[in-house]
Amino acid sequence: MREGPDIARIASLVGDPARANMLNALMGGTALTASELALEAGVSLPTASSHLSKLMEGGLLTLASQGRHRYYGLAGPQVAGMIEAITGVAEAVGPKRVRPGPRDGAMRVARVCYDHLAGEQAVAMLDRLVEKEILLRDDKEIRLGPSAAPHFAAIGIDVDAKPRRPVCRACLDWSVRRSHLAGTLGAAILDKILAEKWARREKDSRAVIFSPPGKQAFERAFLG
Amino acid sequence: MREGPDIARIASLVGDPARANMLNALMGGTALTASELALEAGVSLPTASSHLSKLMEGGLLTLASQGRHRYYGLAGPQVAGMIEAITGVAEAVGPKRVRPGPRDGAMRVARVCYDHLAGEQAVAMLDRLVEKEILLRDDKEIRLGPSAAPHFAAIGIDVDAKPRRPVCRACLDWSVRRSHLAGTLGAAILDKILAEKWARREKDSRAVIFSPPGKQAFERAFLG
DNA sequence: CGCATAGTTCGTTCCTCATCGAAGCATTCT
DNA sequence: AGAATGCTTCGATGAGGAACGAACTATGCG
Repeated sequence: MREGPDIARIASLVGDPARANMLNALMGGTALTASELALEAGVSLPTASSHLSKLMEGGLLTLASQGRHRYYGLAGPQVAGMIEAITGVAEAVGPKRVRPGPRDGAMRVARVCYDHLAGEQAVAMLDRLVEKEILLRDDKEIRLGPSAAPHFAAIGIDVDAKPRRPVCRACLDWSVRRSHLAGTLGAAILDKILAEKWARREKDSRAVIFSPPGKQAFERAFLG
Repeated sequence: MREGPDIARIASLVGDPARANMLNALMGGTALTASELALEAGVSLPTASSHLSKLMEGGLLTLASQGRHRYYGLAGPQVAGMIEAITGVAEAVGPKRVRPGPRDGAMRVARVCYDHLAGEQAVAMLDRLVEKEILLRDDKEIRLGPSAAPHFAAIGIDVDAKPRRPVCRACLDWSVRRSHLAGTLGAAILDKILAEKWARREKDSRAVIFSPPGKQAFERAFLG
């Protein structure tokens, strides 16, 4: 009967299918409007609105009003991490899908996780960066190595820019069960990938599809 | 509407207060009987039984029948990790408790996480073991260093024993947000701590309280 | 065998909460 | 101003599911 934090409250927020779909959609990292989320969840606008206010009250979402649009986004990396953890369990215990489906395959290879890249490619990238000692990880925390600034500057990423959020963070990958790179650097790299059009985002999905030349360019830049 | 794994299903299982209490109790690592869990959750036996079968069906629990007792336990480290992740969010967004309460303080310092030690002490221990290169971590994975076997053998822990489960694993700590040591080695160390009576388990809680001499002995053995 | 303990199953009651239509605000466009 | 869009609030409906008591099954003890 002793309870620390009210875990049931949070879990029940995620426990409704409509809300789970919304959160899942927001794992894409881009904030979405109420009507987009209603569509995503397959419910009417009033219903969605009700769900959204509950999620807000629960502290799982942030709201940015712009004119007559209201953009909802995940409250932070910790919430995203929780969703990934639940996804991992659901994946593990869930009924093995008969056929993995092409989109699932693509999701495994590369997908957006909140604001950075996840999946096999992202895990491989972090491995390689650590191996080349551009990044250092003693503990869970990842730090910049001495050669990090010039290395990323050459690709057009400024690692000295923003002090607000940690530059590097490890984020556990549900498909591979190993870490990939989050933090502002992780976000900047995803921006770079999309800006250079090395890859495109699958419509209405978190999957990230690399074009053949884009994949080569990515590997040259980060795995080379 | 596209869903990968059914995250709502899993989350809603945790989303009921009675079930959440049960899972929380099982985070202590020891398997419990149905009646103990009923007491823990504050519900009647039939109600508890119903919840337990739902958790079983959802794949979150394992069952070991021994005579007329049925011992329920968490299905695995991944489930435990998910609970910790949800706890972390609940902790972060939850109404800031007016006073942290002594037990919460103790929980921060040292507690049981499934089958190993968590909390500030556990995080410090892992840091120190890595620093002394008794353990090595390149990636998320932790490996034994060359001096690991003799070092642990001197304390009475055989690291070569059991091949079933990974010897070392990193587990994210909700109170400190950094990793502590899980896996068979983590479990063996907790066993050692309790066997040597360096610390005792707080009744009906996950908190682990070190005695002053016990704390010294622990630090000599693992932080020295 | 008979009795006690441990758990599950059944049936009923009750209440929460998800859902939507209609109406109400707010903002932008013309 | 008036019309159109984006979203929230209100009210009514309905279904799912959490709860318990009573009856049933299974194991252990004498």
